[in-house]
Amino acid sequence: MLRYGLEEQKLDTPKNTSSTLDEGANMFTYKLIEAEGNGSLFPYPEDEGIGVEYLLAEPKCNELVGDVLGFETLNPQKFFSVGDFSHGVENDQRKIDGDALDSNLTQEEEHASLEFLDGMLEGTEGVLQGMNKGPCCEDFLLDTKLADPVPNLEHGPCGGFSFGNLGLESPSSSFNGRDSGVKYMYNQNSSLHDNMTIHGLHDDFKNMFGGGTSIKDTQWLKLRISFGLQNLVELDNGLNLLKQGVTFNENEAKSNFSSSNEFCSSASISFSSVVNDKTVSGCQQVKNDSLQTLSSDDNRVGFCILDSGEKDLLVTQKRLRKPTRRYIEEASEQKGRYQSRKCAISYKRSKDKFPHVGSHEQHRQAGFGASSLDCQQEFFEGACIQVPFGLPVQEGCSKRNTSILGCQESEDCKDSGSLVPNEISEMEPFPAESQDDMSEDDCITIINTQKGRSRRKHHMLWTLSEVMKLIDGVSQYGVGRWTEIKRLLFSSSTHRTSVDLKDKWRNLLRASCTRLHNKREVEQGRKHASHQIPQSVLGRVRELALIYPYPRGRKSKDTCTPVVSPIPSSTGKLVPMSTAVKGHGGIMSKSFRVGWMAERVASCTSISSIFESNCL
DNA sequence: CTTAGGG
DNA sequence: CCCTAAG
Repeated sequence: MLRYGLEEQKLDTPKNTSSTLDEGANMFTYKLIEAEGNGSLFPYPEDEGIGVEYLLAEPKCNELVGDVLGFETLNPQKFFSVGDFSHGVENDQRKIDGDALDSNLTQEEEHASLEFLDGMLEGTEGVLQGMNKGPCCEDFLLDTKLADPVPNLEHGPCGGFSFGNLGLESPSSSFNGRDSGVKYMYNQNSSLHDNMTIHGLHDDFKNMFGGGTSIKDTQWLKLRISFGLQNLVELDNGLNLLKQGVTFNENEAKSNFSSSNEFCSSASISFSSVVNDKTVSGCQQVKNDSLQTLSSDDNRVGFCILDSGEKDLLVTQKRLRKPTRRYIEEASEQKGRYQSRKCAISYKRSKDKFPHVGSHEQHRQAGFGASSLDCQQEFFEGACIQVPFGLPVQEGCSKRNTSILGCQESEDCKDSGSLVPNEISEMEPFPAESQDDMSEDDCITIINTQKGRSRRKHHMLWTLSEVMKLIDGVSQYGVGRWTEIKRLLFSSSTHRTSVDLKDKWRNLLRASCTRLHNKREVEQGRKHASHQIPQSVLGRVRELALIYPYPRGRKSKDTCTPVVSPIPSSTGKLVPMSTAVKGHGGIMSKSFRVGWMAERVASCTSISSIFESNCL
């Protein structure tokens, strides 16, 4: 038998151990200030471990600190808590937490342990109902100070209650006939234990808890069996106590009961663990009544066992078990895996988190940031798939999504966030936007880049309505305001990006120019390119091209790229078209544009003449 | 990010 | 339509 005393060191400065325990789990430092007995299971027998600091989970939150079972008040005036660590503590770390105590357990055993504890807790819910959360450790300290110091107890296998005195084959029956004169002691170092085989322990376990266990850890089995026996002793004594009509006034209760929230649950757990046993299930009602009786005063519940009238403060505790480190790591690992997969799925959503390589870095390249590259490679493995071009359109895509998938897929899946490749390939082409009919010629091909990755080459023909919208946009906002045009006129056309508008306008300009330049040649050779665009529309493009010359900085090699405008300015000088436009700040007010246009028109015979001179 | 421009 | 440079 080993008893120890832990002195709380820093109650107000809990240590953050979120890395190993639950998030927000507060750990408190305790110093071992006293130890008795030859606890071979305890890393520091006798006084060797005195002064060693331990980390314990905050005891006031009903959290199980490792496998700390059975607290005894060794010196209630001095110790915060005492107890018996009976499972292997990591000697090196000298840290007590849910993981260290179970460090010897395999994963399977740990899960079984958790299930075991959960099962014991299940039966307590009903008992706990109606109980207010009691005071916590402060009250415990306060209360325990009123209690008399615990007299020295006999220790060792033969002292007090030990397994040798019990019929393990039928523990409950052994207890039933007992009186309350049993000292509350349990001993994991019992010679009986040491000599018992795994099978014997399993049998005892089954007898104790009504179910078998696959756990082969003898220490664990001993611990649980001991705990179960302890509960039986407590129950037995408690029931005898109640049957004897023992009543408590408040002061007595305070002096004898260590009332704390934990103790509420611990007592209940102790009950339930026995209640769950079929052999004593008949006592449930009695126990519930007893609990109610005990909790009648300010909801404080304790469990007291009087030993031959002697006022021994006997406190049992069983706290909720914290997940072990391995358990947490497994969970986090799975979570990580999930998130990793999620990265491959919705990496586009986190594009803003990618570090900007540089101001000149392309947004598409940024989409291939290092953090997402692996995922994307996985994403696009084996990319020779035919993917329908159209995808459902979402309105209100304020920001252009920039990924290698291109605007269309990116924007279309912006809300789903979980768009996986399969879903992409399985998606049906969406009908063209309501006001446009342009889906019949849609096609998409997969091409491979030099880098080995594949990208999709979209080819969506521009419809006349789109062209008209573009022309309207250019006439309204000017050339170069592609983003604005896109936002205001093509907000519903998610597949048309501002770059697309720019490209289309350039193509329109080129088409209109070349047609004017060599009408027959154009009609023969490029009839397919612009046969859908009426001449009237091209004429309007030409008009706008005069107002908003584009592209700027035309090169002479182009057929319609005169560098200098032939139109004389008001000063009589030849002003480069680009300069003239840029000098107006890119976009001109409508009134100014009208005036500017009128000026130009006035100096020329016709708009077409201006244009033709431009395209010469 | 937006635009211009080459391919 | 893609890609890059430039601002």
